[in-house]
Amino acid sequence: MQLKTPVTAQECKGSLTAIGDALYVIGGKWKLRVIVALREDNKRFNEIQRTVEGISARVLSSELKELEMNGFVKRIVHPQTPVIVEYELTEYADTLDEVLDALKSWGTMHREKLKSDR
Amino acid sequence: MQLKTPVTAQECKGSLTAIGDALYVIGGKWKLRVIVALREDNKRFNEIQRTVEGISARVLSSELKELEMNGFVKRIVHPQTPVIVEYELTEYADTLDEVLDALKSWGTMHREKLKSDR
DNA sequence: GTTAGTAGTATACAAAAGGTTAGTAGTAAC
DNA sequence: GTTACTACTAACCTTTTGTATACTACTAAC
Repeated sequence: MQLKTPVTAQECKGSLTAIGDALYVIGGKWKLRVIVALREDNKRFNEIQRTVEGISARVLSSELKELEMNGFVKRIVHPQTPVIVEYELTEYADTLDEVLDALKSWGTMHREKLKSDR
Repeated sequence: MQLKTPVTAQECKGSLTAIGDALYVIGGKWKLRVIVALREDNKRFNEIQRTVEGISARVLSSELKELEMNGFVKRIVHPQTPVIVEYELTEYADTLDEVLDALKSWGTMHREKLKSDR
């Protein structure tokens, strides 16, 4: 009854490790959303907060720090008065395109499915 | 300096909604890992717990309930003595293949990158 | 001079997620 | 009769995540 290609225990363990590694850096409620917001354009702190609905300044601040630490985001300070800070995606963040696109089309499909189920 | 295709605010908002929808049902630390374990084979409770390292019975139990509620998993009870319960992925869970594959290859790549960075 | 915007941080607290331990009830091996 | 396995669940605790409010220090508009 199942047409799936069989998956060996080895492959399964490898997948689990890989997916664990991925979730370790991009897991959580906000990280991918912040990256999506930055894909639109380089963004300033308050702009990001307005784009990513529901995120508080405190959480956004800590998410940006982690994203910077993991090499997804560059923090650029323009030392004017008042200080302006821009956040820009790095090239490494572009390697997430496939993940983001897959997630986006699945999410779109899923929403359609829920709608038609009602 | 940026070669990315420009993304409009509209598209960005759509992506945020879609990704939000996706994370709502498959977000969190364990859901995708449990699905990966089940991709290997239909699994019994303790088998899953052994495969997905680090998950506790309490958490696995609640994750399976949510996965069942959202249509990713079927719970099959064999009313023998002792009772045997099997968990099987539904066809709908197969729609996650792209997401899982993207996440898996990104995770693999990322691990390689971290290794070579040291 | 009051309000709003710039980019956050500090503090305190609440809620959600996850972990630990122990226990059920039955079977079966040693 | 002690241990281990089956599939969980309840109670409790800790950790993580998130929220709310206030505050900095400076600029610019009304």
